[in-house]
Amino acid sequence: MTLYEELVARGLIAQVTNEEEIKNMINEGKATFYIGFDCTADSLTAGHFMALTLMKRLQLAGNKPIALIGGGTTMIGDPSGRTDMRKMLTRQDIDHNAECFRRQMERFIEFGEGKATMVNNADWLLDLNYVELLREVGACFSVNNMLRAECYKQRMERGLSFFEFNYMIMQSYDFYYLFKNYNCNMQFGGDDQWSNMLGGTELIRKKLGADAHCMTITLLTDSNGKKMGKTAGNAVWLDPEKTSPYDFFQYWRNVDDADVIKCMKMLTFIPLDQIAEYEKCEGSELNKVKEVLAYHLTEMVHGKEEADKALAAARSVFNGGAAADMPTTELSEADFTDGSITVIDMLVKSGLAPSKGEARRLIQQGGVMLGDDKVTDVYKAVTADEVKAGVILKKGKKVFQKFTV
RNA sequence: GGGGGAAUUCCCGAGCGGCCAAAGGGGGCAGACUGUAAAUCUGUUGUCACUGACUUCGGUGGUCCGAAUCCACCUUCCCCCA
Repeated sequence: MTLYEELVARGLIAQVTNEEEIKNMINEGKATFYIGFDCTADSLTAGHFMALTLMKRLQLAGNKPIALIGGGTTMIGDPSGRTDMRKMLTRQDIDHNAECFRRQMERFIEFGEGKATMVNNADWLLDLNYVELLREVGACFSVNNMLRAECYKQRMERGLSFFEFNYMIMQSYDFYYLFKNYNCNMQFGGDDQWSNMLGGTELIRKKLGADAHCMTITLLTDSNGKKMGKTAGNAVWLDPEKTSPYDFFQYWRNVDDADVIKCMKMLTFIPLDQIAEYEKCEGSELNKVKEVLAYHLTEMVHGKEEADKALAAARSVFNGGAAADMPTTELSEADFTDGSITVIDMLVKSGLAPSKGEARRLIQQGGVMLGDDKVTDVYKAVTADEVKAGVILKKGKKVFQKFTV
């Protein structure tokens, strides 16, 4: 199976500019391609992860990846598909985020001589001169066409500032710049980037009379059509400080039945014929497949050791037992009043509940377990000795916390 | 530049000067049922010292016994005309 066939079989390809040429190019390892990452936060997310795995797949086939960190484009912020303007970040924040991105990417992709290249578009975008840019690049864009772009559709209803409108130009300029200076002949990105990417190929054609290509990756959505990689509006981060390996594992462990195989195809490197075997599973058997998915992804992102820990913790915890690697909260002597601490305080202290009111409610609704016993008394307290002997607090069925002094 | 409209809790969105911690929906959380899934049903969803008190309705002042609601100014956004 060729690389291109595999990408198709995994459901990764959404749109391409010229299928035949792209197919040959990447199958033969002739592509130098880039993917841009705007550093809007201080950690990559599960969404970026898919793009990184794609880079890896292409790299393994001999293609040359360029990871572009959007230190310059983040100064503007991509309005594609959004209903409101992004928060404007300061130069300092962006630089910090870019640095975080760089460190995380280095874990997945090999950079260096003859391998992958990393660039930051701040290096060329921030020095552009307005009038020169308008003359050199602006003349190549038709506002009429830009306004028709799908990615601005929502914004045409609620308002799009000129500031953000320029994002497409910046991204197009990136491609043009990389084409000229790095022989970059192809761009990859999420499917929501399609119009921005086409802007680049147009620019290259107009300025240089050359053909460049684009290919978009299917957005990872769940069976309801919502973007995956988010819980309650919060991203699933790759930074273990922001999303612990255990929580990361649990996120994938809990995906919808309908989405397991899709996630496995798109995100993991598990061979397709093996995935085909998993696909035969039905009903509750799928539950085991989720464990495989969660383990694989955790291993890729956090390493084998963390993946083993997360798996062990999850297994023991859901079988009613305690686990050494369970999320733990450390209490200090100061947390105890007269030698004991209330369950409410423990819930808040551990972050299981955001406020005492919510902690109280949880107990009242029967959602809190102390060891194997349901907590029924709102004023229930635990002594320091009991905590030292090892106490496990459960919120609902899936959230556990161990306590030590 | 001229004219009109809007800003409400996580989001959308209702809100007569007191009966407003603020309808309804979405989302979240918990309970039941399950397979750590989905669907469904139920409860809940500002904070705390929780039969009570306190802080919230873009910002700042003001009117009033009393303001999310009225007035002034400011900020931001939308729409129409140029």
